[in-house]
Amino acid sequence: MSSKLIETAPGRVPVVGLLNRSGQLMDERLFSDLRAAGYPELRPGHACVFGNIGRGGSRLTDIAERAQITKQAVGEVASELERIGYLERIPDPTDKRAKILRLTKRGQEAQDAGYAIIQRVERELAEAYGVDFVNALRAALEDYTALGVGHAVGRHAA
Amino acid sequence: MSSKLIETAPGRVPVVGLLNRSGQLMDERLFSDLRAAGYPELRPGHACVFGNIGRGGSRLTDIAERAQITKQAVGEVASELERIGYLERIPDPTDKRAKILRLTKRGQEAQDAGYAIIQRVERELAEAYGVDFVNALRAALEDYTALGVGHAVGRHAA
DNA sequence: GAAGCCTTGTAAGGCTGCCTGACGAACTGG
DNA sequence: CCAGTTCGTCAGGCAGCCTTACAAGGCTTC
Repeated sequence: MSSKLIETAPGRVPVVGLLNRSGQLMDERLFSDLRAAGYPELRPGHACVFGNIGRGGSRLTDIAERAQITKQAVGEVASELERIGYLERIPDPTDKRAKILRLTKRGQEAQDAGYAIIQRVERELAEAYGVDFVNALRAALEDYTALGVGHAVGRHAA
Repeated sequence: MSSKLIETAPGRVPVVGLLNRSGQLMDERLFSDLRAAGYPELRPGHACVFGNIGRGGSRLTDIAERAQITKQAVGEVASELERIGYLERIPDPTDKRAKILRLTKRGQEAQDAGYAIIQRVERELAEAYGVDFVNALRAALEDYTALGVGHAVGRHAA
């Protein structure tokens, strides 16, 4: 979405648009800070890997499933992260088809930096809107997204 | 973003990821319902017009500015909406360069249907999480996005 | 242990949703 | 009337995702 000023009723800006825009703003903040912290090559598209890879590495398939995108999409991101030195593909000893994606040292540093920025941003949110509100927000959105993935809030109509 | 399960601290799923995912889910819900309501051609990309066009029509430039995207992007969407009968371009009598984009009858019906769906979704949110919470959410996000657009929460670093 | 089916990752190609650059036509101020 | 600006468009490009198709390897069953 991209709605900004339109109101469905007096004083009511659609929550959809607000969610999307604020998410986008926070993304920009995150990657802007990440650039400033010395990771200028990282783009939002890389987040599906950084956000869904396990400590000791994960299979591409697992990352794809957690990120809810296709294996091909993850594979492309992984190849680029590999190319720029953030990730390595090591063969899975237990399955010769599979490769384990694992962050390199630089990759882990970037991930840590990302989480540090996220925590800073969330502290700012807590200062601005109250800790309780932010916690309630997180809880509500966790619930909503969990519902959406699982037994449907209203999608899955197609 | 696309984070789903990762936590920055025990029990803390990043708000960024939650915002983005819930926005996406609500988008899907919206356009799924819109399809079901008889507007199958409408895609999320069209929202920048539907969400930022005035009652009597608006100039492409104004829509672009409100949606915070380029005129070219809006122009493309407008052309498609025109082609499928949701929009018309009428010459601006006060400026021969400009054209006023105005929803056709069908376009307005679609817009109304969209807002009806949004209201329904928000009613559901209010039932699930409480009216007060939804209002607080809207207020906070309005504030956050307004800050982001105007005097910067943290972006504009690039 | 071979046949048939499922999974893992990849290759190829396509679409959407944006962007930048360049432009002609029209408006505006001096 | 001329310079500079603004309106919309054309052309081209790129990111981020998808679908289809496939080879290589694993799993089951007899």
